[in-house]
Amino acid sequence: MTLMTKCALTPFLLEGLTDAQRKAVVHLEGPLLILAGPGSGKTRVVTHRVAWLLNQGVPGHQILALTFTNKAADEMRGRVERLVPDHSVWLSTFHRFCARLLRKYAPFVGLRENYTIYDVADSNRALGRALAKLDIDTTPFTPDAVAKAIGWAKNNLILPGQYEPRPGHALGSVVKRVYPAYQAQLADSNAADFDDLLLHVAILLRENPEVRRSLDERYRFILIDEYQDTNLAQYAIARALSIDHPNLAVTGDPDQSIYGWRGANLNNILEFEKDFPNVRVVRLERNYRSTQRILQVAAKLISHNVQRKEKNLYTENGRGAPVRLVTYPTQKDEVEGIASQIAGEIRSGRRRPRDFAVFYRVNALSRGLEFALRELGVPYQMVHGLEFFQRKEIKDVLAYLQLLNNPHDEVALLRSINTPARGIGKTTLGRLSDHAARRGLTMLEAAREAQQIESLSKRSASLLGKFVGLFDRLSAISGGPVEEILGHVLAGTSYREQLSSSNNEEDQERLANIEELLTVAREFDERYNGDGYLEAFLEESSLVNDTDDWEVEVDRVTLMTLHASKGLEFPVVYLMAVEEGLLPHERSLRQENQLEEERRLMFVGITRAQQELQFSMAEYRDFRGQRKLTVPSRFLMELPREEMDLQAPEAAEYLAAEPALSRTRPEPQTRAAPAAELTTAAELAAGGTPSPPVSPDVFRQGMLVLHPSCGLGRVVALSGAGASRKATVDFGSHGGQKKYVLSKSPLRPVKG
DNA sequence: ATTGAGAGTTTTTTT
DNA sequence: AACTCTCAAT
Repeated sequence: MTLMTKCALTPFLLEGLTDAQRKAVVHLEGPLLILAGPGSGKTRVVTHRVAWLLNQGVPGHQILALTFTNKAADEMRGRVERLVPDHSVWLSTFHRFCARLLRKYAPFVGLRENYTIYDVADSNRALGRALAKLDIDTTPFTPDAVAKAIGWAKNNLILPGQYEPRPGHALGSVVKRVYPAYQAQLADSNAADFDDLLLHVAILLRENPEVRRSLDERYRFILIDEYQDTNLAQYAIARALSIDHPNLAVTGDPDQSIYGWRGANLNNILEFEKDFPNVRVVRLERNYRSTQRILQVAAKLISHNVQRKEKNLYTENGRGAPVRLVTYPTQKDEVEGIASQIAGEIRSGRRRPRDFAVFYRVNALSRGLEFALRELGVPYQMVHGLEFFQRKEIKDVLAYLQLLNNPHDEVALLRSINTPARGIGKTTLGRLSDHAARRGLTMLEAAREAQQIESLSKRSASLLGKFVGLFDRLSAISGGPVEEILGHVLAGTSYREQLSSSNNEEDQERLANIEELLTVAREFDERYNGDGYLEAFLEESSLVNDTDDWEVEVDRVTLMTLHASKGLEFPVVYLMAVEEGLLPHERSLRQENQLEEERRLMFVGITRAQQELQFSMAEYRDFRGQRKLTVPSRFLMELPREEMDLQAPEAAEYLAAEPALSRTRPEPQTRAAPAAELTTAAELAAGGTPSPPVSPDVFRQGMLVLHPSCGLGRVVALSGAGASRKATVDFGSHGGQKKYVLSKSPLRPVKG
């Protein structure tokens, strides 16, 4: 029995695994569903499983492991590498896998192998072009809304011809016309947007049985991480590759589904057992990551979701420190508070920078934090901050590369043809475009015969001729290393020259970014071996958009969005700006299921923490240039008080307790109510410091209030007036609803 | 054709 | 606040 002997040879792969984990690792053939709670060693199971398969003699090229983010893919690749140094397992994101597959099968879906992958900005331009050509007026809808609707359709495998709007849905009828035009624009440009990568592959597999069969045969063992985040297109792909060889292993946790907005369909995981009969289900519920208190807080929060499968998370870890909730007066105090706490811990030698992570709901919140950390000299790394490949100067230069690689690419042509400015303006381009359309040429081909286009002035024609000349010169060397091509582009366009001759600080920064791009290209050239540097480089740069790729090894504080935090863990986690409108985000308040997704998002954030966790909020936050009074997140009311420590830094207490004195400090400008009437969440922290009585009339329906013993609640009903005014307050899961005579109660409004 | 001022708009999250 | 778009002046 070869299997037995191999087991004996490879005990290290199973060492230290629990029964459940081991079952998942050694499961060989047939569908496998791993329901893995946070911190349950899922990645360990998946990587060990890959290693196990390899050790069982499965050839590496028959194994396909798919993730959602590059970060997860990198992490997994590294860990598999450590277990089995030289393997040939295909491990990447879904999108990258599809991009790769499409190179080979491009003609099947109406593309050529050198097709361009459009990022969001490119796609928007393409959509703009399509709208312009159709002469469609999308008002009152933003192009953004149209783009989103098209994306939704693609994620749900609805082809341009099949799109049917819901009756009476005005946006839908616009989309019905625009979607085919947009898709035609992409096809003419030999380009695919992100959603196309999935859509094309799904359709390819659906409509070409031989292709499907051969790929099914090729990828016999498939692993999909974060299965709860798959959308219909991804589902179809996974399914199609697992018919003859249904060795599909998926891992996921419905409670960590946070990509509903991208078309993720929770049913894919909830109904996996129905889709694949004879599925083996393994539950990983023991948490190895967090303290009991952190886990309690997470469990309590997520228990408020209705749409979920009950799960029994537990840990043998110690109880740990209480989870902190800190309220700061302003967002500046918040980021400074967090930064100085971190700096203090580092200075005292108790922690290292890499032990910390700060999470926030929206990228915009990172700014202040970065500033505060820099002030204190705390090293940090930001994940997906200002994305390098989205910068104007980078996109400008890359547009040339895109055009060289794919001369049909209209977006690239329009971007590069007059960047830097060379006198080819709107009018000229309009005429060029007309001519191209009439003759069925690409715009580049049209530019090539500019001399013969009557509508063009001599000057315009000659300028276009110059551009074509530049293109041809660059084209002659476009087979070489990317750094070299880039060098020629920069020289030929004098892009670099222009920047370096400028004294503008911004231009200097751009110049530095260009230099950085050259470095990226050089590194790519060194790493890459094979033909078609350019194509591969472009693929990579459009699918991997963070150059400052996040590394665990680097000793820095990590800053990132809650979404980006999935799959990671840190000894100390800060979750900032836990306020209504931000978490839950205001755009998700409409629908209950979106609200639940926000709750899951917070759940994900909480469960990243190993030892310490701090929530924070600011009483005032600047939003679109305006300072606004905040409202604590409703989620805070759903947390178990007994596991928490509510506190405020000195400044907040001071501000709350001594409103008269607070005038000496910079007073927030838009105070909505006299300070004396406000109980700040600082007092909530102070644990019931008596505050001055307030008039019963300040209470309003829906207002957040604080009770010294019951905690935070919300006014659900009011009656009477003056001294006899009564309020019903809902304290959520802790205390339920209680009634008070306001003039005799210790209730205080938390916010105006 | 280009530039710059002023108006108007925006921000959820990722590939 | 920061960014994009529009329109008028150059």
